[in-house]
Amino acid sequence: MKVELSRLASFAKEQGFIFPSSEIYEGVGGIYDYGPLGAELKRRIADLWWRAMTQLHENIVGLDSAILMHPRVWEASGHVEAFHDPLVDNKVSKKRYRVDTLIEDYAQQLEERARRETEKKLRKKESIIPLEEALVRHGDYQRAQRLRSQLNTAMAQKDWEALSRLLVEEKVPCPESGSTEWTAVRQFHLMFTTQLGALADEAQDIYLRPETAQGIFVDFPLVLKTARLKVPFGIAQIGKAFRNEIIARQFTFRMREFEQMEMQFFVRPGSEGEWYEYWKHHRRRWHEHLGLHPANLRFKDHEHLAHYAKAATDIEFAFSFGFKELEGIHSRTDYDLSRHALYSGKKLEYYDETLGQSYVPYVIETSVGLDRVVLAHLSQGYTEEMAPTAEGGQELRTILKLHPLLAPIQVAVFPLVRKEEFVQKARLLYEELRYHFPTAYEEKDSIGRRYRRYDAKGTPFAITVDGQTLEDETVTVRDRDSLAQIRLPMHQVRPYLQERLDIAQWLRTL
RNA sequence: GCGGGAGUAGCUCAGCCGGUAGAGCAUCAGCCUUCCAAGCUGAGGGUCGCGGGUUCGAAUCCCGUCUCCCGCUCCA
Repeated sequence: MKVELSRLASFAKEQGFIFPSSEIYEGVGGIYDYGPLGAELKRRIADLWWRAMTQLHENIVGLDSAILMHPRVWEASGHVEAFHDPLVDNKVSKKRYRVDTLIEDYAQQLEERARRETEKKLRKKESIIPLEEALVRHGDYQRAQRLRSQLNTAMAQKDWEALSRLLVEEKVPCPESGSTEWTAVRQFHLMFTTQLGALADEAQDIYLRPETAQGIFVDFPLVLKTARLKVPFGIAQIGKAFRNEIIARQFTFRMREFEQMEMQFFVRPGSEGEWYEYWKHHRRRWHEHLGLHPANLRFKDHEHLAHYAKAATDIEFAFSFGFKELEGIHSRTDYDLSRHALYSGKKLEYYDETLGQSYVPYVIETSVGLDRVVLAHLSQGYTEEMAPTAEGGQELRTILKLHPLLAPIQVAVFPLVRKEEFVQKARLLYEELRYHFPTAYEEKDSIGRRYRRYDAKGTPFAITVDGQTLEDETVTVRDRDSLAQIRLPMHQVRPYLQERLDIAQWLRTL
């Protein structure tokens, strides 16, 4: 039973995990804010990723590069070229095409047809007129030429209206449906632009990065030099990225402003295969050990590889709307570093002492969407189940079953009832525990209500001070998922919790 | 982008044969309460998504628009 996205969104809003951005102004599509609990959850996930990468691998270092970078970076990376294309949708087939390739392909078809027909005709007539000469008189050939010249003119002038007219006037059909009903041609900019420089007339267009990876590639020589690294080594970075998605959908799954956790691992050419396998499995293990169920995860190898990639796989999670990408692991060859070497004119090579030669390292990339990991944990953790009531009946209980290390509030301390002696003891315990764990104290409402309230926040441990505490200094520790309680001496509570909320121990399992 | 559904209190929703808004939960104050969303008293909180139209009067009828959700489509 998968929780519906709409239910999850309202739960996340109600509990303070995720809010729609600028809600009092009607919101902004595809942008969300993290509330008090969401901010905690998100930073815990980020922290465990950071530790798993940098702390656990002596050859991986961190980086925090700026969102704004030199515009040439995005020319080198291919983003400028790849994402400024005019697009059009066919109304019948619902397919979306790049207008230039659509028209070019159609022109090509027309020309081929004209050529075939003309050849046939000439052969039949046993004519001695040269093919090229006869061809120019063929209507389809003329149309093809006309299409091309108008396409080139419109593209050069970025005149999308002219392209729209061209599609209609020349009745360019959809390759899929044959339909000639098109939406207006529109240019989509994947990248957000802003201006560098305070004075408008001196300002230069600059992009908000669409991925954090390029900061790593661009800083490659500086990191290499200052961190005294030897191949193989990695650079890890967590940061915001921005994509002007045409349609932002599925809650926080596809956002226009989002956070990536990327690690680029630089290896000797020829060894990329084994490192690709290593990172594939290491990264999947990380997700599993944070509590994502193996059955909810799968690898999905890319069938069509990007031009720079040698191999690529996604780690997918079973969201309510299907298995979707959480993380990509890509074998990117030396494409990025070579491109930046070309565009910058700088050498981006590594001198390998053991080989006695220089080379451009190959790169294995692990790139995970932090927001998607948050969403995965909320999706999987959100649970509604029947629980016993005080009267002996059954009632629906809402629990957020997060891994204890991810819980925004890890411990809650309650006096069983709001009685001065209980309150004093409970406050004492709270004051001690807060130095070690994110801890909450609550005395309002009945104990049952308080338990349920913290179940919904994902708090794994609830400590209660009761009558017996006054006699023998013991308290109860309640487990969120099983509802089971154990009784511990007060002074043992901290070590008990520390054992269960120990990051070092968790890291050892990776 | 297309099709369907929905926007009323923080959340879930009722009210919609037109007469200027209600419930439960949540929040706050207090009482009561010895282990799983108990009870009582009181309080705060709403431009009924937005704009326009019809009307003496619109949450309710009409038009437009925005946003969200679901499906399809798209996604370096």
